[in-house]
Amino acid sequence: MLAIMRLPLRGHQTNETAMTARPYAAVLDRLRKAGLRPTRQRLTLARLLFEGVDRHVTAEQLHGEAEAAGFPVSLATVYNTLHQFTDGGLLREVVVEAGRSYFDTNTGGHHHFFDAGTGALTDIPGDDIVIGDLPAPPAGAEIERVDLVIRIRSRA
Amino acid sequence: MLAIMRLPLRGHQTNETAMTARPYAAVLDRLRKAGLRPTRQRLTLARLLFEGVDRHVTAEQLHGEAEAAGFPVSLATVYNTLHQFTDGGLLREVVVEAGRSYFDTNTGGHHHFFDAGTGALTDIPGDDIVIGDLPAPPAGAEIERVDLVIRIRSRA
DNA sequence: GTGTTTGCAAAGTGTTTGCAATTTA
DNA sequence: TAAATTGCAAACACTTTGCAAACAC
Repeated sequence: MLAIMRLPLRGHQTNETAMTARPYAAVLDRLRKAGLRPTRQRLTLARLLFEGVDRHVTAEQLHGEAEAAGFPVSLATVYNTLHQFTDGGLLREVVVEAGRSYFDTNTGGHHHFFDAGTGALTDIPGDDIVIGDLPAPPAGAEIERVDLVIRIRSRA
Repeated sequence: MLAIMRLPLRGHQTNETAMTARPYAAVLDRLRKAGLRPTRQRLTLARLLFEGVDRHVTAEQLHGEAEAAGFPVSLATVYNTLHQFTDGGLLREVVVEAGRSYFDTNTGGHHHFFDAGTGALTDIPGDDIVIGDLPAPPAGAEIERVDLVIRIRSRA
């Protein structure tokens, strides 16, 4: 329903390319380091997510991709896996729309453009925006991270 | 379920105070200016929202308050009204959690602390954080607004 | 009167959960 | 074989919608 913009970083490695039989030791290693058993389902999803360029996905979308790639995974497992990857630091959840979760393969500090009209989510490199001193958090709390979203609107 | 933090701004005018029979011409005027007929339901919700200090509410919460105040409004109408108020510039929707919408009576430029553990949402005045030059938006788009959320975690 | 608004109940969306069957180490 | 993982279907929380009755101007 919503189009999630692929990030035009370096090159255009497609997921077809990513899902060929070439070695995927890197992805396997990432799972192990996150303490997750490399099951068929998790490997499928990890390859779809991490073997191409950085991207943003919804659960629904990733579910469709796994199916299209010929390795169907149940939607419940996609949700579970996305959360396990997020807990393991492999993904970052981006909240821009109530009622839909986006997961970002770029876990480094960076920001986003979000167009509510089209649903497109685009990365902004961390050092493209300078944020001054942050105010002290309420007593007893510590800052976990700072999310900055620039909401944009496409001109008709 | 989630506690939405009241903002400790100036004084502590309770909603009980707000719902007494004192004149509410200001609220009535706000509705008219937003092009909304001042129906009983809209007046009830507007008084709950705007006659106290600035605050954040969910639909569910506001629905409960109207009921407690003795002016029940159906939940569907609360949702519709919150969106009409938002469209009319009387409220601002804050997205911090997928699956729940928060509405902020403070429509000026400002930021938020959000504690996902407690659900507490707290305002940060706009000029407490300096944001440097923004990057140019993608071609054909214009910047609508910038949302900055500092995610915090209460120390156990 | 005429168009707007309301409330209800039903439908919708995206997400999570319980649990038996399967898979991994 | 013991523990972790999966898939299904049902349950969930929140939100939106269709439509007849009630209301504002």
